[in-house]
Parts: sequence; structure tokens; C-alpha cells
Amino acid sequence: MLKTSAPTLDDVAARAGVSTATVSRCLNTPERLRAETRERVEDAIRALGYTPHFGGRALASNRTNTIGAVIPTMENAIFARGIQAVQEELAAKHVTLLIASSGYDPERELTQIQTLLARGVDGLLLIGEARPEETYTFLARRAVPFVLVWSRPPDCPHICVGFDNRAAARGLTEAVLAKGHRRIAMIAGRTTWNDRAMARVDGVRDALRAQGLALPEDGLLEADYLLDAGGAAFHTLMRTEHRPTAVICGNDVLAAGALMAARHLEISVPEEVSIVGFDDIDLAEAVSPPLTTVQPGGTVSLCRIGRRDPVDDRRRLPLQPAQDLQELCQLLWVQ
Amino acid sequence: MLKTSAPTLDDVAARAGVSTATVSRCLNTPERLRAETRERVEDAIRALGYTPHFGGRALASNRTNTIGAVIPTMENAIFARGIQAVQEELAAKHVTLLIASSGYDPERELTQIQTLLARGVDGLLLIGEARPEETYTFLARRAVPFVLVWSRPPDCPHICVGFDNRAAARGLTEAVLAKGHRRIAMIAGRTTWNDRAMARVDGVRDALRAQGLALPEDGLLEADYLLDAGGAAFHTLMRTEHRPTAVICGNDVLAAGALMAARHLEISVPEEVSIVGFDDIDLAEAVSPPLTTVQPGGTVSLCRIGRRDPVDDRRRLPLQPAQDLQELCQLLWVQ
DNA sequence: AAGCGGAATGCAAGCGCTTACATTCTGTTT
DNA sequence: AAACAGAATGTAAGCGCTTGCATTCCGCTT
Repeated sequence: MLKTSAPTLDDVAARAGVSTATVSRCLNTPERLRAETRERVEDAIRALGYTPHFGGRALASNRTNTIGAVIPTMENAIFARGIQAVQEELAAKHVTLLIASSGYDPERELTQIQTLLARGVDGLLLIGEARPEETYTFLARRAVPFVLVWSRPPDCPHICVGFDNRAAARGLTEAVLAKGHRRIAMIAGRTTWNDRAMARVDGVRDALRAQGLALPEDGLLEADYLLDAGGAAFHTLMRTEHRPTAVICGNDVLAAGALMAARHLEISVPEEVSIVGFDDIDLAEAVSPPLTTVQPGGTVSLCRIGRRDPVDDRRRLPLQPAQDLQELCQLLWVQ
Repeated sequence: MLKTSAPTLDDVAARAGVSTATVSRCLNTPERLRAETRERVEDAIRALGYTPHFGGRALASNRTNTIGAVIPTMENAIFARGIQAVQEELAAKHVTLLIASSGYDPERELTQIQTLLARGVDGLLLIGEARPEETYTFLARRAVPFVLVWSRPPDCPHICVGFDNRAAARGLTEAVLAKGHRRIAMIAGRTTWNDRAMARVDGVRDALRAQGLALPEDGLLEADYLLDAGGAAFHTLMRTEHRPTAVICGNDVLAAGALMAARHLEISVPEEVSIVGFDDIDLAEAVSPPLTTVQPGGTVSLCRIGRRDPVDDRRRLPLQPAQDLQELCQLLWVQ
């Protein structure tokens, strides 16, 4: 009689003439088997086309080799890019990344965390530090290991892997100031429950203050991270009494939106106004003129402020993404 | 003594004064419990902060409520967008989507499929139809239910949810022809193991043939779906003896790359040459001039060929994404 | 050749849940 | 009040794997 259902450990064990324990060890700690035994087991596995049953494994070991990530949205290229990198790094370690998105909503984030935990993830990856105390309490009660990425505030009590958004924004702003701009406005992302957006605003303010300057009263707008929203905000800024000569945007999507609006309003960039982004996603390079932006954790491309022809004027920010990924994996690895 | 580990079904059962079977039923088929019993159980669950153990559940029921998707890459916004939509739809049905990417490599796709299966997914979502027979054999032997998305060739023997890329490309090309273009070139995506890329080339050819035209010999280039590659291909096209007056690109990324190259070469678009994309991602709208592109399954925005000011000249393609999502879920639902 | 220690393997008890089947209710019908 | 059907609940047997502990094996030393 032919067996129709998937082969199990027992089948493999029987065929290889060993116990199930040995087969299990062959899968998990092969170095502890005699070479000859291991080969016999491996042959049986191959012959039967055996694959371990995920549920059984999860039940017995109480681990799933899965970590969950809750990101704001996959539609922002910066997160898609980041998540892809993390995923690849984890895959190399035979860990699966389970992705969920919150749409920048802290309540939804908690729900997603709960869903991920119900799915038995061994650890969590969360974006940024700002979230309701309730969420942190929950995480603590469940004793889930988690890592915060994408920001690293100087005094964060949690495990963070990321860069200092405030410092990056300050650096960017300093570069803008160095080009002679004095009337600078900002289109920030929504700062509620978003420490990155907040930190970037602070960074801009820091740099201005150092020069005895400030954002004009009507020179700081918040917008959703959408092209349209960026455009609308830009439109508003351009209607203020004294137009800024440079507009710093909370990310590249906002900046691209602003650029579109400028085109629409027939305001020439960078002649009449400079537009500056943050993240250095592909979009930044594709628009015209290419956006001045900052690649956090990489290099700042300050090359294009006020000129169309790129010049190499790049600076390093404190963080190496690749190295961070390593760190990240290690952190999550410590169960 | 305080219990430290997570509460189990037994704990809940004990506390509610019922059997574990009842608790299980309360979780899975609550309508089969007397209201009063159900409440008692629910109270206990709440009091204990109980969450079902994923592994146990998977083991006993042999289902994970997970479906896996293998996409080429998350870095193309079109897939990020699509996956996000699917994910939300599935989440509403308490199904988790597990995402893996293949980087357009069919071997890697198979590996990823195997990984996903090892993770116990109940079904699979794959992009496009073209893949080695080996992969299909494997799927058949394992009897995994799967759905192909993003393309729907007329004669596909599998379950497909998507649109007819060939027809879409033909439609787009016809629109280009209608604007008077006669010398048309194409920058296609890599067509090996990519039926969408292939179909788009065919569609362009169809439309040209219908007018007694053809792609010039040196007027069809293949490129990776990257900005740079699109730019390089455009560069090549512009060096051919008779420059095309319109360049149709396999997707918006290629088109944006081409546009960047045009800017670099100081070739004005659309005065000297028109550039046309495919997918209608945000990028298409952000570049300058905004790309003419086609939103498959939605509307074709043919508005901007040869002019900067958008005119409303849209047409519907045969497919409704939302409706497709429904269909998709149903298909996967049939275990 | 006997003795020994460590490495290799086997034994078997669960891990937490689902579900077929058995049992006990409940409310009707006679 | 007895009988009964159906609904509600309980019983208990696994699902496939891991792992602590017990046992056996092997290659040395003496």
C-alpha cells in the first residue's frame, strides 16, 4: 500500500534504521552524528522527500525561527528597501521574517504585534521608539524580545539599531545653511507617535538655532507621507508672506510631492526655491532636478543644492547599515 | 505558586470549569456553544490573557492559516503595492501572508517555495506563469494549492488572477500610434522566465503589425528593471541611426530611468522623443514630465503623450483589482 | 584481555491543540 | 411521566517533533 500523506520523522527513522531522535539530531545538530549514520539518514530523507513538519517542530521546541516586523507601510520605498535587506540577512540564518504594517497608527501597531505573537514569532522588530506606554507594557508582560530600528535617540532605554535622525537632519540643514539660505521652511511628517519625524524637526531647529535663526511661524507644516500631501504643503508655504528660499522635507516622498507642486506652480527649482529631502530613495534621483537628500546610515548627498550638475560633496553619517544588520540579528538571536 | 509560562487550553478549561474541547470549540466554532458557557470561557480567556499556541494548533489541525507569496522583489513599488493589498484582504480573513522574494531568478523562486512550504503555508501565490517545468512538477507532487497572479494569458492551464499584459501593451501602443508616432522603440524587461515582460513585447508588436509597422532591428532592448539599466538602454537607443520618436518601456522604473538619461543627454521629452511606461506607480507621476503609463487592471492614463498638460483621455482595461482580490481569496480558500 | 571514558544512539515523555466518538443534558412530544 | 431527538459537552487519542536521561558502542589505556 502506498503512503499518501507526507512522510514523517518516523518514516525516515524506519527507513534509515535509526531512532527518531537520531533523525531529529541529524536535522538540528548534524555534527553530533557519526558521519556514516548521518549519511544513512540523509539518504532516507532524500529518498522520501521528507520535510520537517513546521507545527510539530514549533510545538516541541517552542520556537518558530520566525521574527515579526511591524512597519508603517510597505508603500514607502525606504521601508521596502530596509525590510528586504533584513529579510535577506535573516534568511541566511534560516529565520523567516513576517511582515505586518500599521499605517502609522499606534493602535494598529499593537494589534499587529498581537497577531504576530499569536503566530508564534520568536522576536519583534519595530520601527522607531515612540509608541503608547501600553504597548511597551504589553511587550514586557509577554517578555517578547524586541528591537527598535530606524532611530537611535541618545537616551533610548530599549535596544535600538538605527541612526540619530536628529543629528542627520541637523547635518542636512547645516549644509543648506552653508549654501547661504537663511529663510528656511520645513514640511515635516506627522510627528504624533513618530519620533523620527519629530527628531528631524528638532534637528532642523538645532541647526538654525546655532546660526541664530529659527523656522518662521508659518514655516513648519506637517503632512502625511504622501506625494499629494507634500504638494499641498508646498503650495501653502509658497503662499506665505515671505517665501522661504529653501524647503526641507521630512522625507523624499514629501520632497518629490513638493517638487511636483513647484512644477505645477511654475516655480523653478532650485532657482527660486531649493527643495531638500530625506532618505535617498530612488525617487529622489529620478525627479527633476534630482533631489538633494540624505541617506541616513550611508552618505549625505549634499551635492545638488542650488545647482543642477551634481558635484561630489558627500559626507558620511555615523552609521553603517550593513553592520547594523549584523548587530540586529545578533540581538534577536539572543532569543 | 505563580505560573510563569504562558497559559494553555488546560488552564482556561480548568478556570472556566469546562473541558479543553469546549474551550477549543469556543475558539473555533463559538456558535456551537450555549451562550452562557461561551461567556464563562471567554471570561477565563480574558482573565488569563490566553493566546492559542500556534504550533499546537498547526500540529493538531495541520493548517497554519498562512499563505505564502513569492514575488520578484519588494523594491519595485508595483509589487509592494500589490502585496500590501493582498495582505490586507487576507488579514481580514485571519490569514497571514508570508512574503519571500526571488530576485527574478526561477531557481531562487523554487527555493523560496520550498522554504515557505517548510513553514507550513496552506497555499501559494506566485507571480506570472513562466517558470521551469520542474517547479510545476514539484508543486503538483506536493499538491499545494497555488494561484498565479499578475498575468492572465488566454490559455493558461493554471488558476490565474490578473490581466492580459499583452492586450494592455497593445492598447498602450495603439494610443502611441494614434498620436502619430511611427518610429517606435522598446526597452523591455528581461523576458527569460518572465511572461509579463514577454507579453508586453508581444503586445507592442501586435499593435505595430496591425499598422504594417514593426520594431526596428536595433529598436528592442532588454534591461533589468532598474533605473540605471533603463537609462543605459535609452542611451543606446539614442545612438542608433534613426532615432525613434517614441520609446515604450517595459515598466515605469525603466521609463523613469530613460527619462533621467534623456535629461542627462539633454534630449527634451516629449518634444524630441516620447517616453512611455507601464504600471502607473507613484514614480511615474513624480518625474518630469509625468510619464505616460498604463495602470493595468485600472485605467490607462494616455493623457500625457506629447504634451505636458494632462488631458483626460483614459480608458478602462478589462480588470478590476478589487474584484480580483476577492477572487484570489476565494481560490486560496478552497484549501 | 579487561577496563574505562566519552561519544553515539535509543527510549519515551511530553509540547498544546483538535476532533471523532461517547456521554449527558435539554426541551418536546406522546 | 416516559421516551426521544438533537444539542451541548466531555473523553481521550493522537498530530510530528524535541530532548533529558538511559543505554550502548567504540577506541584507548593499562
